[in-house]
Amino acid sequence: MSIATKYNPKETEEKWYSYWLEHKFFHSEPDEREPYTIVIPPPNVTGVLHMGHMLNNTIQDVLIRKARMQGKNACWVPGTDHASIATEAKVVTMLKEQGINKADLSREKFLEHAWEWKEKYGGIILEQLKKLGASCDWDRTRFTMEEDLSEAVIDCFIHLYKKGWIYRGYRMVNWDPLGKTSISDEEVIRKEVNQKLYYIKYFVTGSTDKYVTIATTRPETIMADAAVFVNPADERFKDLLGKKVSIPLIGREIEIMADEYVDMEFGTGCLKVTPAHDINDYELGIKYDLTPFLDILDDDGKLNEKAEILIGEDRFIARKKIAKMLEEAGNLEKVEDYKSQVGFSERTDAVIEPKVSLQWFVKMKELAQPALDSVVDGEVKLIPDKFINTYRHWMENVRDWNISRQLWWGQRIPAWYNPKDEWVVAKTREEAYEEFKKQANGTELSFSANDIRQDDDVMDTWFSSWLWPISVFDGFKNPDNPDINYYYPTNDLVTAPEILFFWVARMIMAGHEFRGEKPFSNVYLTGIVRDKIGRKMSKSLGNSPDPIGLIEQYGADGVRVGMLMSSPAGNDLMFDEAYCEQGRNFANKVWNAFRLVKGWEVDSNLENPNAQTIAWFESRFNEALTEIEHNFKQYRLSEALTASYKLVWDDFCSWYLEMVKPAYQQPVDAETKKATIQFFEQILRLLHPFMPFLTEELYHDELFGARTEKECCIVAQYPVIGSVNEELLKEAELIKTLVSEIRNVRNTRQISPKEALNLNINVQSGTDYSKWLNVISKLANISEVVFVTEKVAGAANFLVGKDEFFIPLAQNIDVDAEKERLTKELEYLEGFLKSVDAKLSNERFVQNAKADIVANERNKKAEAVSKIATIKESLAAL
RNA sequence: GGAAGCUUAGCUCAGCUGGUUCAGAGCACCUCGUUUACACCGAGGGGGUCGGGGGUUCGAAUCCCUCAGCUUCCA
Repeated sequence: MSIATKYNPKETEEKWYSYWLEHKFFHSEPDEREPYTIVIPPPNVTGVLHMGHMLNNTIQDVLIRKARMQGKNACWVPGTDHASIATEAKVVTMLKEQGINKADLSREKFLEHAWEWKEKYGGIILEQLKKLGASCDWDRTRFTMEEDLSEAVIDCFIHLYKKGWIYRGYRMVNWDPLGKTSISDEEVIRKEVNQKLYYIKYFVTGSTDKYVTIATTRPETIMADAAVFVNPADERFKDLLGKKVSIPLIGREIEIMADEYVDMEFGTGCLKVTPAHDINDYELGIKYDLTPFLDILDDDGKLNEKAEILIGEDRFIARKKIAKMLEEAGNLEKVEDYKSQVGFSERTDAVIEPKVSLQWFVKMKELAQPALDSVVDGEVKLIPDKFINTYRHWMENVRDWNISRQLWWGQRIPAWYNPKDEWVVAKTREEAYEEFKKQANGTELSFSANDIRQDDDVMDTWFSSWLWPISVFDGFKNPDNPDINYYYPTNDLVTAPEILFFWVARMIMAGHEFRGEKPFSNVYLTGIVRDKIGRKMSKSLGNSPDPIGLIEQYGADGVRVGMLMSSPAGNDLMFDEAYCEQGRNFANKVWNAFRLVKGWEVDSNLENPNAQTIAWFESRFNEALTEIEHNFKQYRLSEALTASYKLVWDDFCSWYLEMVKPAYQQPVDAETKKATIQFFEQILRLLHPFMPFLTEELYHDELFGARTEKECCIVAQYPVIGSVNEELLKEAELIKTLVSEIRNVRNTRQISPKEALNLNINVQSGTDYSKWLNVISKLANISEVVFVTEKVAGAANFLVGKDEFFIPLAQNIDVDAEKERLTKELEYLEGFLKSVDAKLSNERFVQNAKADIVANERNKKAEAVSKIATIKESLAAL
C-alpha cells in the first residue's frame, strides 16, 4: 500500500488552507440563506497567540464550520484592536532603543512611528490563527483604529455628549504612573500585598509632649495632609477636637476634626486625610471643603515641589526615606507588618495612584438599564448562566466610565478649546468654530478658528471596541446597508469571563443605544487555560507552551481536539500536552481506518453477509448524532467531541470495521464496501468542524469518487439525523457483551486468539443469535456454534442476560477456579436479590413508588432468581 | 468584609426533574498480544462507602441544613 501508516499533518494543512482561501469558502456575502455570524474578540495588535486564543478561536471555528455545513451563510469577522496603552508603551520602548525620546517628538511624528509599527507587527496574531485553521472571512478584516471605525467612535462620542451622557469633570481617577494615563475602574486589578503600617506622631501645636498617633501605609503622602480625623464618639480625643497639630518634617499645621467615617478600632483611631491621594479622603475633603487639595505627586509618580521635601524622588523610594527621616526626628512610634489590597494597572502592572484630575466620563445609569434587562430577560444568553448573577451585580452598581486616556495612540477626543479654555464638542475644527459662534449668540468672536485647540487626550480602547459588532459592518457610517441589515444582530460571541464587563456588557449597551437591538444572542464564556497543576499560564512562570510549536508537533487537528477535550463552558481548563497527543492519536486512528477501507478489493460475485451489521451501525450513527446535536445545542462542545470520538473509535473502528472486514487478502462484497464508504464520508463530515484538515484531505480521495473543484468537506452537508432502530441497538449490545465474554474466557485461561473455539448456546430469552453467527465467529474466533437445551459438562460457561453459553475446552478446566468464580457471582446475586426483596416487601415502597418502577423491581427479582438457579446448577455439575 | 460557585476513580471531568441500564467516561495504571488498517495499536482487567456530619423520603451522588477545604467576582 502506498499510503503512509501515519498521518502527516504538515503535508495537508498548508495545502488545504490555501485551497479554502483560493476558493473563497470563508467569504460571505448577504444572500437568501439564514445568516450565522460571529465577530471575533479582536486581539491586541501587540499580542502574540497564546493558549487562551487557541481555545477561544478553536471554539469559534467549530461553531462557524458546523453552521456553514448546515447550510447557513456563515460569516466570521476577524480583526484587531489598537490597544492604546499597550501599543503606545511598545512603541515608546522601541523608540527608546533607537535613541528617540517620545517627549521630543510631535504628536504627528509619534503616530507615524506607531502606524509603522502596527503595519509591521500588528498582523502577526492573525497569521497565527490561520495555522490553527480559523475560517475567518479575511476579506472583512477590520481594525479598531482604521478610518471608518474611528469616525464611528467620534460620532458616538458626539451623540452621547449631545444626549448629556458624556460629561467632563474633576474626579478621583485611577492614575497609571507608568503608562502616564488614567484608566477605568475595570482596568484596575486588586491584589493583596504585604505592606507596613507606620505609626506616626503628630504633635499638637505648641506642645512637645501632647500628640496624636496616626497609622498609615503611605507615609510619603503626609505632606499632602489636609486634616486629622477622629470619630466624634471617641472619648480618647474629645479634648483635642478643633486643636491643631503640625505635620512632621514640614511643620504645616492642620486641624483635628471629627467624622463618623473614622473606624475607632482601626490603627490608633486617628486618621490622616489626604484628599488628593486617596478616594475616601477625597470624599471627606469634599464634605468638609478642605481645599485646596494638595497634589504632591507628578504624573510619573515622583514627588513634586509641593511636597517641600524629597522633591523628585519616586513614591516608593520616598516612602523608605521618609520613614527613616521620621524615625530620626522622633516622630515614628513603630512599624507593623500589614496586609492590604493594592490596585495595579491591568496593562502596565504599575501600582495605581489615586489622583484628582479633569477627565471625560460616560454616564452609565441610562445605558446600563437596557443592557441589564437584556440579559436578565434572556434576550442575550450567557453560557454558562452562572455568570448572570455577576453580571447583574456589576450592572446594578456600575459607576461612570472614565474614557480619557492621556495618550496619543487612539481616537482623539472631539472637544475643542478656545484661548479662554471654554470648550465645545464637534467633529472638526470648522464645526467647532461654528459652534463657538452659535454660543456667542451673534457677538463677534475674539479668536479665529486657528486659535482653538483640540483636547490632547484619546479615548479608552474599549470605547471603540464596544462598537465592534456594529462597526465591522459599517453600521455607523451607513446604518441601513445590506451587511448590517443581514448580519446584525450576530449569533454567538465567544470570549473570556474576565472581559464580561470591560467589553461584553458595554457591547450590549452600545447595541441597544445605537441599533436599538442586542448585538448577539449567545455569549459563550470560556474558562482560563491553566497548566496541569492549576496555575494560570503566564510569561513570568514560563509555563505556557508555544501554540505554534504545539501545532507543529501534534498537527492543528490534534491540538484543536486536545483543547476541546477538557473544556466545558465556563470552567477552567487544566491544559496538558497529553490531550494534544490524544488528539493526534485520534487523527491517526481515522487515517488508518481509511487505509483499511481503501485497501479492500471488491468481488462483485460475493453476497453481502453484513446486512445486519450495516443496519446496526446506521442506527448507532443516528443515535450518536442525536446526542451530539443535543450537546451542540447546549454549547457542550467538549461533550459533543467526546461523543464523536467514541462513535468513531469504539463503534466504527473497534466494532463495525472488525465485524465487516474481510479476512486477510480476501475481497469484500460490493454492498459492504459501498455502505462502509458512505459511513466513512458521513464520519468525515461529522468530524470536520473539529478536525478540518484531516477530514478535507481524506474527503478528496478517489475512494469517494470524483469531486469537482468546489466539492469540499468544508461545505459538504453536515449529517442529518435519520431513524434509530432501538431493538437492533439492544441486540447488538448483547452480541458485543457475548463477544467480550468469550474474549475474557480466552484471556483468563491464556488461550491464544488464534485458537478457534466452539460455542454452545442455551437460549432462554428468545434472542435470535443465528442472525449474528458470522459476527460472533469472526470477532471471537468461533469455529462452530451449537444450540443446546442442557448444560454442557467440562466447558467454561457464562451468562449473558438469561442465556447461558458454554465453551468446551480441550484442556481440563480448573474446577477450583471455576468454583470460586461461580461462588463469587452467586454471592453477589444473592445480595442483590436481598436488596430487591427488601424494597418489594416494604409496603410503603409498593404504595408510593410509580407503577413502572415497582414493575421493574419485580423484573429484576425474576431475573436474579433465574440466574441464581442457573449458577447453582452449574456449581452442582462441577 | 459581601456574593456566587466548586468538592464524584491516581488525573481531568459527565451524572438533566431523587428510583431500571446509577456509581460512569477519557487519560493514566496492570496483564496478555509484533494477528493481516493502526504499538500514535488490539484484547482483557483493577480502582471511588460520590469532602465530613445531620435531616427530608419507602428510596439521596442527586433535595434541605451544617461544618471543612478550594476557586472566582465585588468591596
